[in-house]
Amino acid sequence: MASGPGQSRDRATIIDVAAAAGVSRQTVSNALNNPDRVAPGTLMRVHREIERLGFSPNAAAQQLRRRKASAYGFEVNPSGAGKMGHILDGFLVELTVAAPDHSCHLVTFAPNLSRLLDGYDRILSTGLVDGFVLGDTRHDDPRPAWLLANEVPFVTFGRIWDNPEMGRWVDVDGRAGMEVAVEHLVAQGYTAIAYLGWPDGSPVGDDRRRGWLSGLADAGLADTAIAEEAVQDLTVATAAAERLLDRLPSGGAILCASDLLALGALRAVRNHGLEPGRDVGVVGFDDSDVAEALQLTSLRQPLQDAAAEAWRIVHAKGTDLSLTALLAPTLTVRASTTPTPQSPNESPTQSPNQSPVHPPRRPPLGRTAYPSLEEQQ
Amino acid sequence: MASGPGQSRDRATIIDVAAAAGVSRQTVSNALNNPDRVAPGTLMRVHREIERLGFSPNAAAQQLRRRKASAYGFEVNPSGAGKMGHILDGFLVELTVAAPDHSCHLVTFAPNLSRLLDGYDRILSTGLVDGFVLGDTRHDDPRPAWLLANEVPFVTFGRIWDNPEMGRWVDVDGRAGMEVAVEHLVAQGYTAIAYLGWPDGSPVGDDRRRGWLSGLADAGLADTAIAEEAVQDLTVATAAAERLLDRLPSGGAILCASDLLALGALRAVRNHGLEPGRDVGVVGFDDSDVAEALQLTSLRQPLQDAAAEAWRIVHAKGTDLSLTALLAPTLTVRASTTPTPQSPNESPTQSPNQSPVHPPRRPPLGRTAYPSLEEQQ
DNA sequence: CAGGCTAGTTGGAACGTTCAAATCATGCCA
DNA sequence: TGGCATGATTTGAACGTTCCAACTAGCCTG
Repeated sequence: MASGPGQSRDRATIIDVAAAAGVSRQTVSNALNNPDRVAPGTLMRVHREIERLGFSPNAAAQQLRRRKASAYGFEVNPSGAGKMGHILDGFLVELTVAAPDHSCHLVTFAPNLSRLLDGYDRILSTGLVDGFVLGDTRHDDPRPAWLLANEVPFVTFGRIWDNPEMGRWVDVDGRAGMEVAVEHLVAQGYTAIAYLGWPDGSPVGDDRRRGWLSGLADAGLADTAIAEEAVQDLTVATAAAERLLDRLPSGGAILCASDLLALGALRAVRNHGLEPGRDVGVVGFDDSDVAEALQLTSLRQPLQDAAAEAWRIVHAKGTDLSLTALLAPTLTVRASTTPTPQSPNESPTQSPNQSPVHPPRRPPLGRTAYPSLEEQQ
Repeated sequence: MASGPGQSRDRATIIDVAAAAGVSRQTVSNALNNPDRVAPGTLMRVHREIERLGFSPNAAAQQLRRRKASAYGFEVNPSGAGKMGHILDGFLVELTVAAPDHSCHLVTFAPNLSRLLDGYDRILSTGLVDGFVLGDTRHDDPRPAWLLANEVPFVTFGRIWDNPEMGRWVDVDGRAGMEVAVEHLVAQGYTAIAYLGWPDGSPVGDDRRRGWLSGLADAGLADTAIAEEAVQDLTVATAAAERLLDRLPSGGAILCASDLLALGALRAVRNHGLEPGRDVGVVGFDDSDVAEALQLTSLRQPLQDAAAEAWRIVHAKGTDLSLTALLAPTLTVRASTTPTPQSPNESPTQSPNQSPVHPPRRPPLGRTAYPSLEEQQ
């Protein structure tokens, strides 16, 4: 217990480096922040000492002097974590991965449920963060307006449908994704493409439905348009899919607004004694773990790109409301839209800019720790 | 654009409060950090001014002076986020929710994959965090030893099986969970309880298997012990479950090491023309979203308790290696272990200390934003 | 009534960095 | 050679808080 816990081990400061390199502290600071102001020889000497002493500038001192935390808040919500297609977990990861490129970091916080903005105000007023990434948007969401009024930098993941004027969002183009899915289904030889979606009135659902319709029109299949509605519940979805199958001609496919609805469709198909893919195509949305497990073709949100765009927007100076990014999802093709049996390898159309560290087929389990343990033993 | 972005709006400082209350800055500091040293009347006056001016102490200044960030690093890994049963997402959320109780916060960071410890060293040497919560543990994990050697506070989620002496972990008692599951199955009237687990050699898998065996012994059913093995893959699991079903007497049940294996078991049961629950009981592990969707009885990890214990351990002074917490999972009972059909409402044995904000049945979708939109419209 | 003790309060200093302005060579041109 | 711009470097001050030691007034004790 030489030095006790905490950051007590006395780390080298900028002054130690300065003394070692025989310059003043400001020159060391300049060597790091404004290298062009420092003579080449000096620069080299300083950097050698920085290396030798293992110096890293103290974040708190920088924050204090610069009056800027270089940190952004990310609200995590207990109600959705780990749930099927809870895309936010992945978004948070990609934001974290990309954060060092913008020399900043993320601080998680939980919302104050009774007074929503309080949580934001508290973490902001301590100067712990400079702004926020809003991982979701609610109906009548008070946050964007509040943040704008207080000139707090932010970006939202998901369009602010309530108010089209409100920029500063990143979103995935569900409509374009659906069009790609229709195109794929047609190319695979399916001759009629039905739609299993959510009831009218949800902006995202309506957007996806429009994509289906325009995809059909582009393919000259507008006359095959039949659809059913279901809320996000497996039993309801299965029943709706059953009704759809009764009307769907042979050689048809079902395009679904979510992986859960697609799961219902898969069940209905099997209940009819049919084989997904061979007899009826099924496509889901979000490329969740379930989609992978059940060999369900699904649209994958380009989270890595979304994270990069989010950083770009949140860092933009001023309160420019025209900063938006609409990204196209990519289709992960699996057996559920492959009429002829094929080896179940990875999708050929998978996003090329996927994280390179993503192993091709790492079976996840109860806890990530253990698959790797098994595999290594 | 009066003041530009960032934390530029001039916030009240401790000196403003001091002036307003007619005391010195140190007295204001004492009022917040050592109220017992301040006279009651003064204390009230100071607090009134704090309230009136909306003062919050600047985090960076505190960190700098106290030489302590009150922040902990949490490594997020791109390879697992959002995957089935990727329990870490939920753990991160619960840690975040509990963080304010310990007046600290979490900073996420991504690992340096080539030189694992570099990422830890960097974030630590800037003083951005005081320690770490290791969300997973790998085989031959170098991190605990390194952190100990450097006297960095930490806690791991998951026992360090490689080295039983290495304390400072929180974990879920898979063995006890399995015993509870066996007890439940017996109570439901299942007369033989088979096991579908991972191949020998994974500590977690072996632990769960032992729980099954001791549960059987307690129930006097040791002679019914039959088991099959499968890696974490749906096709393999289904095949293994098929073999198991060939040997399983009528009125039996299958206890599985994971929800994915249980998913395979469900498929095998249906392939045999049987009905899960009514004909064959099936139990999974992790209570993932899939378990909920498929009405699969499953063991749920007590993440909220785990988070509380983790904070307790990481905050403990010194390098005491005896700090551990082993928590029992709870069983969420669904149709897959209910022989007689019943209304598909929530489990009666669900964890009582579940987050109160968790709505009883909020169907999550592609993005959390939109179900709420639908529901509200 | 000197001396000491306690509760309450205060001012100086420090945490480690960057901003802003000052200093100091150096070279160029008139 | 004096004046002046230029580049490189240094010094003083500040960011907002807490640690530490000092100070005061009041009260008790011998």
